[in-house]
Amino acid sequence: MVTLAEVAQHAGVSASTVSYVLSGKRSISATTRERVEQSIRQLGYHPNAGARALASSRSNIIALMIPLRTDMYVPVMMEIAIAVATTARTHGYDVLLLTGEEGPDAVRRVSGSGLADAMILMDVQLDDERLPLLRGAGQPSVLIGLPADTTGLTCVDLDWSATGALCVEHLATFGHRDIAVIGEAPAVYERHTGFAERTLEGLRSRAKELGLRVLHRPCENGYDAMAVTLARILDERPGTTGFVVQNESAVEPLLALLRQQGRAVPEDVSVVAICPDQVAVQASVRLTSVAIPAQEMGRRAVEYLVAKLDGRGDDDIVLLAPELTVRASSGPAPAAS
Amino acid sequence: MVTLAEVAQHAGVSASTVSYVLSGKRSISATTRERVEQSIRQLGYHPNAGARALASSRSNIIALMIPLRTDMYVPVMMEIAIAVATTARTHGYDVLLLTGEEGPDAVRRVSGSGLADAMILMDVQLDDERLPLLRGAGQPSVLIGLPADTTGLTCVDLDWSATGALCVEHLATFGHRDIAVIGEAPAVYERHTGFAERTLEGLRSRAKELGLRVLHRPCENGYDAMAVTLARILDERPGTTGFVVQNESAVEPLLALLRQQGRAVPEDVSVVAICPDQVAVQASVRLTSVAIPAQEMGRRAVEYLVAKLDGRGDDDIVLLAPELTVRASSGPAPAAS
DNA sequence: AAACCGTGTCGAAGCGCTTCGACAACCTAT
DNA sequence: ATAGGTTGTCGAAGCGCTTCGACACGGTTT
Repeated sequence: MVTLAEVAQHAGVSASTVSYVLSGKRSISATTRERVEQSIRQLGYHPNAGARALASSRSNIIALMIPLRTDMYVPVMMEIAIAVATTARTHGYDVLLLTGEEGPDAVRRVSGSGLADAMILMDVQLDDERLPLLRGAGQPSVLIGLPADTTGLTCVDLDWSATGALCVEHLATFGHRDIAVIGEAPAVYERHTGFAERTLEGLRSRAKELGLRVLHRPCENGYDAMAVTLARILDERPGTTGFVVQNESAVEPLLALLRQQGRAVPEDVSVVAICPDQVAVQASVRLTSVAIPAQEMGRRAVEYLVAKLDGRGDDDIVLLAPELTVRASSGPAPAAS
Repeated sequence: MVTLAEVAQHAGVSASTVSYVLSGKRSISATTRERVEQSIRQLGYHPNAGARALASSRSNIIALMIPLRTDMYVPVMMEIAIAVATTARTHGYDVLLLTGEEGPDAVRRVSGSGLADAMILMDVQLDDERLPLLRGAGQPSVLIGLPADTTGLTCVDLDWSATGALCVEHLATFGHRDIAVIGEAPAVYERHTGFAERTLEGLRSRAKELGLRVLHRPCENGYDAMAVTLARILDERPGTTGFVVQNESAVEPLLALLRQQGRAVPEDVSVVAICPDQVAVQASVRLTSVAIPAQEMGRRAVEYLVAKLDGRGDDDIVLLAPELTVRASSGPAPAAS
């Protein structure tokens, strides 16, 4: 393993000079810099991460805590994770992957050991037990998600409440009066995941203003669960003509079932999905949808974190405005029969 | 930040004693150990990762390189990543997330800087450019996937060749003679991803032995691409009654299209999927499938790596035997018309 | 009673880097 | 010519830990 000292010797300068060439924290003459850089290349030198972390108390690592559960939005989580990793690299950081499993202990462990300089938390619950550890001056952190109390926190999230409202507005514009919301699995609501509850709340309050009726049903993944859920909905509200789907893996089953029952999309019923664009365009009917900007969220989270670590940037709540794209799954409500 | 020295002082022992309590590398009397452990708890001590890495030249970090592309098997990748992270923790390791983007440079960087003690590589191509760096005594590593030349490497993978063979055998048993294989996106084949090519090769050679005809078509994700692909297949081989699908996101579109064309599954055509069990049971027809044991692969990879790091364990190729589960999507071929 | 051994503890060195203060060399302003 | 300021480089301290050799102590063995 090549060390700083060896590079210094090879270049005929002192170790500190090499260090300054690397960090740029003091001015170095062009000729010296040149010489040092050449030695670095020739010897294939890579600074030792541990030594660097010890001396500078900076690990250049960002911890990313992803949910262990895979009962929702797997591709979204994946996309966020990849965006985080990619963006972090452009700022000179690496990413440590933590699962939600360890919970608050992971936060303690990582911040206590200086393993990471900062953390990004996903799958934040409204009243998340990890939050007290992050508030105030502890570990610099950014949440992807929005807890109930955001004091002292930085959050990046889609504006789910506005997303819900947007979906229902779109359906209202087309004259739909009876709306069914097909949600995530019950477990997602039970653990008070912010995005699910907020979407519903935004949707309901806008629906009320617009005088629409809303029926919400959580739905497990899979075709069979969707079949049962749909049957119940149509039983309870036979006049339902608008569907809002917030559950990626329910989309295709829903479309198949509607087709099977002779309900044409979008002639008889309209469907608005809340999902990544990729899913919307690959479905059997190109879906009118509100996009989940996973990459954007991951990227922003890292950028806020890097700003904090550089001493710029403040606590802040960033809610991305939802965008609805009209595709082939929504249209005017059929004339009342 | 609490340091070792502070713990030592608090417990009235020397720093080295505390270190030995922590590592268990020398015997410590029960009373001393007790006292030290209590001080650790009281002070909330966490060893500093950088210092530890520097002194011991061990970071206790495993790097996991995941593909940047998301054109295939996203849930599988995710599941593997989570299994790796979880298993690593049970052995006292953390996981560093690298994207394939940096390619061989990432390998050099990580091993050169001592950031990680070992690496796990996913999405290995048959002739992967990262391999030369891993061969021999360099960085301890495990591949999830099987390159063309495995000398000096440790690999964990599903036996894809046997998987292909198994699919075709199952269809043969039911009397199907004309088999269509719906594969991953063309890009996956173009970059010579081992699993795709091996599956095909295993399937073809077994088909030949059994006297079956095979038509293979790569397929982009999404409904429209599947529609085009299916039309071409049925045009070229109208007598096709057996389908093998190795592309998660093509499964549901295929079923929908078959239904739409009045071809009943499994009465008229049989479908065998290669996908995680979860996908198979959630599809609109419960799918006969060969499972992709994602968790198992992630877990095994970590365990092999840990064994290597502990000085146990050798280079080895582990091919997991495929298991086919018969569900509702396959049955006897219809009598020839 | 001497020589010996195992057990438990300590002190000190050192891992490879960053960073601070010192200072030589040169340049500009007096 | 001299004081004052820059600029570029160096030496040394120290980050918090691991680990090696040393050694004190009590228990065996001769």
